[in-house]
Amino acid sequence: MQSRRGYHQHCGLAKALDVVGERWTLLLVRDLLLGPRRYGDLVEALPGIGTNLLAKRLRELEEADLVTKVKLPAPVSAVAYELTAEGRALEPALHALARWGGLFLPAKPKRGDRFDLGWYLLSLKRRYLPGEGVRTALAVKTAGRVFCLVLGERVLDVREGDDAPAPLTITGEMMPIAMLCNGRASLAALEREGGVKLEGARDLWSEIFRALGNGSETTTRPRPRGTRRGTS
Amino acid sequence: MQSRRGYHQHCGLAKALDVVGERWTLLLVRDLLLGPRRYGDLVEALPGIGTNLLAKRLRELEEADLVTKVKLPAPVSAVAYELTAEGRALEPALHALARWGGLFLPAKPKRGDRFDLGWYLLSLKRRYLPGEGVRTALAVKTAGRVFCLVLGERVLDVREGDDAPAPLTITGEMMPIAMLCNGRASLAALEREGGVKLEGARDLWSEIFRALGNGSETTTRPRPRGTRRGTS
DNA sequence: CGGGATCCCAGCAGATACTG
DNA sequence: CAGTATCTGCTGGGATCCCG
Repeated sequence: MQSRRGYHQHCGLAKALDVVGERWTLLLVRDLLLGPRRYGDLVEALPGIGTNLLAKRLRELEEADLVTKVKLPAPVSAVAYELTAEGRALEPALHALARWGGLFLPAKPKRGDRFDLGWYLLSLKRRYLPGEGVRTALAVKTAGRVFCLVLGERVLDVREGDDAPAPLTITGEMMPIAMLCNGRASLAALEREGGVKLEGARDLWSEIFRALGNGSETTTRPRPRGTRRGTS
Repeated sequence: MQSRRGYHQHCGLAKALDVVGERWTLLLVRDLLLGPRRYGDLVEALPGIGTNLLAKRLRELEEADLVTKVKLPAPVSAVAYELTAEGRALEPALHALARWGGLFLPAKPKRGDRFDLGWYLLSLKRRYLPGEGVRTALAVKTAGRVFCLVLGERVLDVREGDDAPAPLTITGEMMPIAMLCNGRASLAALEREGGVKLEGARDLWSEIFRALGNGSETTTRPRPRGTRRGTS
């Protein structure tokens, strides 16, 4: 029988792949990092997965205690899937893989490749340069969706659908916003022609732009995997 | 055509999984991190892979320029597979995944799980605590194999079959050596009854033992971010 | 003998249709 | 909306065979 085909190796990597190594699983975790998601959201966010396979993966993730079902609160009385602490603990590994995969990523999406702003905003988390006392927030609105970036003392928090108040709001289409955040397009040009709007405390933008660590990933950092201790 | 089923997403993680997301691939990379390997070595190191699939994966890795064929030098005139720089660049991601998977790893191999000392020694790389001017080396001999750990200024280098001179040599079976390195067994006890032998500059051991970072991985970095909202 | 290729079959993945 | 049922084709596992 040999149920649930696994590697049967006493090795952390093999065990990780036993749990999250199958097709679609890590992409599912990636999308759940933005916050709780409903089944339909996930179907739409993962084109090609097929509804049966999504259900199977969610079941497996639930059994592995990486995901739990939660009831969404007031307006939408539906269930959603949310990462547990163990699931969120995968985030460093996802960032490491994404950083490596980014080496193969063209500047613009190839025709046929889907692009989602949420994926891009997640990638900013690993480029974040805190700076002293930044601690502000940015709301990003695009295609009927809302993202919230909280620039914390140490980490950048990115959520979707989380309507936290933000002093600065950016509105526009997905690609122009991404190009703006990573410095491949200038704010002035996009405001003029690209359909990007800033509302609120615009003077915050230059500091936020810096903190999002533009282009700092071309050079591999000397300490890629933070062994930081001694939290002052 | 839609050849070579991929995710078709403009996302670093998805691209990474397009390249190395299929079954056995990352385990193959892991084993190649110890140095060039011949086909037969890999077949033996990855029980269950099946010769055809190994050949296919190696071909794919070659096409992706993560692996190259090299000719082994003098004594054995055979070909081997070696990671390219791009392939080695996967190492941080493997360590991050392995660290996460290590949370699911029991203290001792479950019956039926294979254990390889090379996998364990690789895991030491992410626990390494350089200390000032350690810069020595340790040879590990077990079951007819030789590993060499070079304790560098910043990183620990681990290779198999690389006969660099080392002032200290440890000989014994795989599990006792692993237990010794991670502090779950004492040197005195293992020398007395466990079949572990130290030869050379034994006084180096205490410093090496410290640098291998015993038990320093229980504390993952504290990232609270538990702000649950909306349950009003 | 190392380094694969070939064949076969079980199980997984993909797409669509259907149901509470 | 949130899945389940079903069908089909493809991938992966295992054994055997081949070729230098």
